[in-house]
Amino acid sequence: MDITLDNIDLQILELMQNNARISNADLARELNMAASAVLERVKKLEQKKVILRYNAAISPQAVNQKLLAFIFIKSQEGFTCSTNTADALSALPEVQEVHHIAGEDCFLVKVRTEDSASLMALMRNSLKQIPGILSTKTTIVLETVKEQQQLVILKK
Amino acid sequence: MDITLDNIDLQILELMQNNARISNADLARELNMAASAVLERVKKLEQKKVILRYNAAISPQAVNQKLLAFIFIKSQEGFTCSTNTADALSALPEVQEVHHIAGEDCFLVKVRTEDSASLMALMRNSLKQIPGILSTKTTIVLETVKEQQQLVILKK
DNA sequence: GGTGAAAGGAGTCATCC
DNA sequence: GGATGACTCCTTTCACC
Repeated sequence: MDITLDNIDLQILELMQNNARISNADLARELNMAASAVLERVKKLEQKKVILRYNAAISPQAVNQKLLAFIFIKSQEGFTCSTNTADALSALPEVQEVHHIAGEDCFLVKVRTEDSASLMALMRNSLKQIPGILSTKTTIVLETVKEQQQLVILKK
Repeated sequence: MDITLDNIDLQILELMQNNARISNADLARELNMAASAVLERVKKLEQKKVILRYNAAISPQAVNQKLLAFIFIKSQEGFTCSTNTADALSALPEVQEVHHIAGEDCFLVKVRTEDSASLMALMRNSLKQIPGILSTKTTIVLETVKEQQQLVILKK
């Protein structure tokens, strides 16, 4: 399935990435199109996995997830990092991101927990049981100034 | 305004963080409540900034944002990092995250660009013009295995 | 791909509990 | 806080272009 996007698609993406709960009727009005045509485009964007999901961004503090950390993880396989290690890390709900990175460290993992005690518990219990992990280097976030996942959408 | 959340609120958050486009009527059915009561709770969660926004997660590849990098930035102010530097970094649309971190580096920044050439352009043009930046250390992401912002919501 | 009509469903609000 | 009912508007499908 090809994923060629025209400017109307890009406009839809721009509107929805900033307000996923916009009504289809409002989308149609913004684009000066019939609601049915817009609905079909949105469905196709979902099918083509251009739109991956719709999320409500929740304040981590409000649900008591006060600690954010980035952990650099060296894994046994060296440069050709283990898929198994990555999958085991990804399976943890506290782990929001797992990136395979260039350089001497193998993975960069973003983790959110209640507090430093629960981060320690996670590292002692869950992390230490994943085979192939050689070492970890943890960076604690003191304050988050910006956090969003909106992409720069370049029109054609 | 207090932000005490009961289990119904937490259920709403859990449902909406995985599907921000769920209809209010469907939410009400899941919770066995009247639609009007659920609507009022959702509005309060928005007012109280427990729900920060609703996002459509877009595939970065689909909109040609193929490069992801994390940049560690040391700023002049040392441990009491400059708010100005953080704000200048946050103002860049390619910058998705700005975290003030513990340790010798001052900020950790998550950046998405089209390719390595546009990352270099960003660093040469935008970054180098921000006063107070002493040095940068860039980590390029080769592959992203997991990327989500869903939080672990602990029921009471 | 897009339009427009039509039916069923959802959003919203005043009112009552 | 939550439920009900009523009105309006939206969603979704389908025939047609």
